[in-house]
Amino acid sequence: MGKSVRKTPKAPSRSALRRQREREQRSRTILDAAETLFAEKGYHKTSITEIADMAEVSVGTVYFYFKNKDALLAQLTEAIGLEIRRVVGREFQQAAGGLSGFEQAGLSFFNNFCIPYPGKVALLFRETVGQGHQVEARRKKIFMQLIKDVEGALRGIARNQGSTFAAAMPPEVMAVCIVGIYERVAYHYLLWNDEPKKDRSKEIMAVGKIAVSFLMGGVKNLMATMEDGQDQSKSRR
Amino acid sequence: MGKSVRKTPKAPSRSALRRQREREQRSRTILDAAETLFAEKGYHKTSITEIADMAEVSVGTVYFYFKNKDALLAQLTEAIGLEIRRVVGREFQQAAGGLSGFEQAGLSFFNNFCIPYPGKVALLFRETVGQGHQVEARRKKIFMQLIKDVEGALRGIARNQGSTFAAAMPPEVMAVCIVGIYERVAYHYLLWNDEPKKDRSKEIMAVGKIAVSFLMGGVKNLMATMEDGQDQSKSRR
Amino acid sequence: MGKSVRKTPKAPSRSALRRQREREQRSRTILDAAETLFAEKGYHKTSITEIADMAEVSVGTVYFYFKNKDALLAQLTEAIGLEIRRVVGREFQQAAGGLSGFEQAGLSFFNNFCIPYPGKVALLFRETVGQGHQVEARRKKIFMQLIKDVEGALRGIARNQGSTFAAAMPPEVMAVCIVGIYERVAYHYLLWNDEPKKDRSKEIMAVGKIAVSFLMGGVKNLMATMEDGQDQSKSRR
Amino acid sequence: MGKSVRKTPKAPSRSALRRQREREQRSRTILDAAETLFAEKGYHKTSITEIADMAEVSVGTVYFYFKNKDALLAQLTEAIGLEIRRVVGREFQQAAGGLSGFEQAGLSFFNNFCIPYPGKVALLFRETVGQGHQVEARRKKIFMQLIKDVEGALRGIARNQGSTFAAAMPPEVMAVCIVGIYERVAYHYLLWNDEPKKDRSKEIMAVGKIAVSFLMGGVKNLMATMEDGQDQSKSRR
DNA sequence: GATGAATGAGCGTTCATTCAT
DNA sequence: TATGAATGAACGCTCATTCAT
Repeated sequence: MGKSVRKTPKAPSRSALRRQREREQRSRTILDAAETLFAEKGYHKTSITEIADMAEVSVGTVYFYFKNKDALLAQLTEAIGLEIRRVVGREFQQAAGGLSGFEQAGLSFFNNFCIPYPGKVALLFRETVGQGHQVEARRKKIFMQLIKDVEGALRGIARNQGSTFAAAMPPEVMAVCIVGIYERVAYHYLLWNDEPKKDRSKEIMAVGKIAVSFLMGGVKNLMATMEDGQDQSKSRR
Repeated sequence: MGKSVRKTPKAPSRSALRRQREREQRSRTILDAAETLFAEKGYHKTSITEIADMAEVSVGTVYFYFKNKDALLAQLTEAIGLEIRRVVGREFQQAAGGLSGFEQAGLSFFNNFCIPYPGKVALLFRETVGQGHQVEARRKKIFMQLIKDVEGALRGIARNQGSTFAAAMPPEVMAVCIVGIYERVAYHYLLWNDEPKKDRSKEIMAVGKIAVSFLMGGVKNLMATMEDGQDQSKSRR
Repeated sequence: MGKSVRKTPKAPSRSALRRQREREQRSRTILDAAETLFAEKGYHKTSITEIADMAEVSVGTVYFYFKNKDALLAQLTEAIGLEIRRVVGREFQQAAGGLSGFEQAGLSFFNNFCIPYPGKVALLFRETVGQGHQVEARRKKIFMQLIKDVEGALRGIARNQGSTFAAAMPPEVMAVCIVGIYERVAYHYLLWNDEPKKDRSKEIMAVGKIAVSFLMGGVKNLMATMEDGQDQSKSRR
Repeated sequence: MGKSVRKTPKAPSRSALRRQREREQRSRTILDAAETLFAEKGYHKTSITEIADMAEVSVGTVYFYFKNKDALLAQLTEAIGLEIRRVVGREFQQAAGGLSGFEQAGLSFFNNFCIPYPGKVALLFRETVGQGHQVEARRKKIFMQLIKDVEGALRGIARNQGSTFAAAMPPEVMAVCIVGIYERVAYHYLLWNDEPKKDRSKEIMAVGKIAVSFLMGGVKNLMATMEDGQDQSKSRR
């Protein structure tokens, strides 16, 4: 912690900068190796030695950068949480009352998260499940955020349509439902196929579209229900 | 109850029957212990010794009844699959075209499966995830069946309403979405709460109702979309 | 913990008895191997594998009988504590006011503990030192008991001589001194010699006698001091 | 204080001197950190990294000044040996036949070594024990010197009193006894208390006085024994 | 001189599984 | 059938030490 006497409060030297860069490089390499192996073989069946081998470093180096195996998974999970929010979470937040914005965000989940990062999907939805309390807590946090984002978007839509949610129809539950749809559809079509290597982007996009249509139906329906009875037909048109 | 010590008390057939009964008893006891421990501590953190202790048998006995630890989880999972189908699967199958039957089946999932068997929920949705290919295969099979059941129900509804699904709106995807909703809602409200011991039946029932409402909206909406514009109001009534 | 249904509350069967015996045998073998290796190579430099090898069992077996490496040392230390008390502690306790009994107990330490069990001396006075709080606590307990024993004997002697200790001359400190003498003399002449294998019994016995004479001098002197003032000057001259 | 950055500020000899000073400074800082940590956490549980951190240098720097971890402990032990001899050893040597000088030296051990340097006590009497042959050899050397010092003092006293030691009462053994007393009394009252932070100087001084009285008794008694036969009976009464 | 990232041998420990009784 | 002691491969992790910069 305590560094030795600082001689110059100047900018870090070039070599220090390079070091810094190399440090982050290494960290990334290890993280990437871990992500790949966790997604492929599963968290438990992947040993630190394997990760070190794939990252072309020694076991000790892995432990120099990460406190322990759990921390590796933690950082990976955290990063996925960030990524998923970057891609869809904020989009939900900023849907700002528009149904089409909400729809876009949903499609974005499939097109801009699942398709480019199938490994992250496997990690978040499969490998971080059933791994003990610590990991679960992190997973919960990410899901909670996501749900909050979706919920916020739903509230925006309702506000936009000049209605509030009935107490009996809390948007939180709807948000949970929606997140559930995204999760399982991604899982089902991305992770449960017999040729894991085959490119599935086309299929995912198509399926994603359908899933979004489906849930939009649910959303619109509840919206309608909330407004009043006669408006239903209108909102359906 | 008594141990298998008394030799040939009377008719061989009876003793054979008793043996048979005791066998199943033992098997059940072990299975129950495993289910409890897996749900509480997680699959990996539960050792065979712990299971044997809780079931009040020796380690060897566990291995006499079950090939290995995986087989235990397998049988448990299989049983849950059976149970879930018994409770909701067949109900979906037999919804026989009625929207209300479909709705009932959904509610049944929460009321007759999640509430009485929270341990089974934890097992199927948490502990069997991320545990390697074998377990995953079994999980997939169960989900596939469930999805098929839901899908069948959806087709029945469509048939009943005198329409088929458009190619672009395959009921399979809808079924996947619906299963996803059930899964995540159960997980969220049953497994992610800070007081795991507290009775959550009331809350689950309420939340379940909302979730079902939500997905029914999606279903009806897609139905409507498929048929034509004017029928919508009808199907809504 | 929970055993299965007890069929007969009778005496354990012969095979069960044999098992029991074998169990204790194994435990002893492992303990002996550990004691030997700890005394020879030191606690830290001895690996579980080495202990297992010397005891001709597998690593797992060591862990079947002992929770961990620390527990091994713990049990060993505890046993030494028992042994040392058996040999000298109780003798001190039962010295019952006699100076010669006290003297005998001291000689017994060298003749009946150090000489037959040099390994135990190495363990208690060398290998259990500087090994962390847990081990230290156990060491402290044993020393405290020993000191209490010696202290009790001193009080007995004082009582016997019709005098009490002055507040400024607490027998506890004297007891600590005496234990210190025993410890270092044993250490010095048993553990600090260049030919560790050579039989040192003769030397130890002789040296022990001198050490005991020395400390008896201290004891008598303080006793005298306590009795009356005029004797002091005499004994000081 | 300043880092070695300024190049040739003036005369080369001065800079060389400064360098030399800084070198020793660094070495001291590291040594101090090591002593503190070894005494607090124990030798084994202290890592080089921790020492480097506390000394506010890098790991490499520690290895620049010290060949390895063992060398650190070695130098520390050596320094303690020097210190202890400086404080009490030479005092023993120079007691020059006086009983009171001998007594003074004993008190000095508690007052001028134990009280000001409890960390050194922990190191010499606890942390350097049970750490393998090398460390033990150094420990032995220090103890041997100390014992020689005490022995010399004893011989001086005897000489002074106009008598020699009987062959059966070698002063070496007495010296070993005396060192044992000092060691264990310091250990007991300094290291074995439940509030390690509390200032114990008062208690140590008092206890030290008693311990010294005790051993002086032993010494005088043996002296008496050596002088003539008739005195024996007196002192025994 | 000083740095700190990199190493890798070695450790303690776990636990599913086997098998003689 | 039932037992439970025995196994040993495999794991996560530590840390003294090195060396390119």
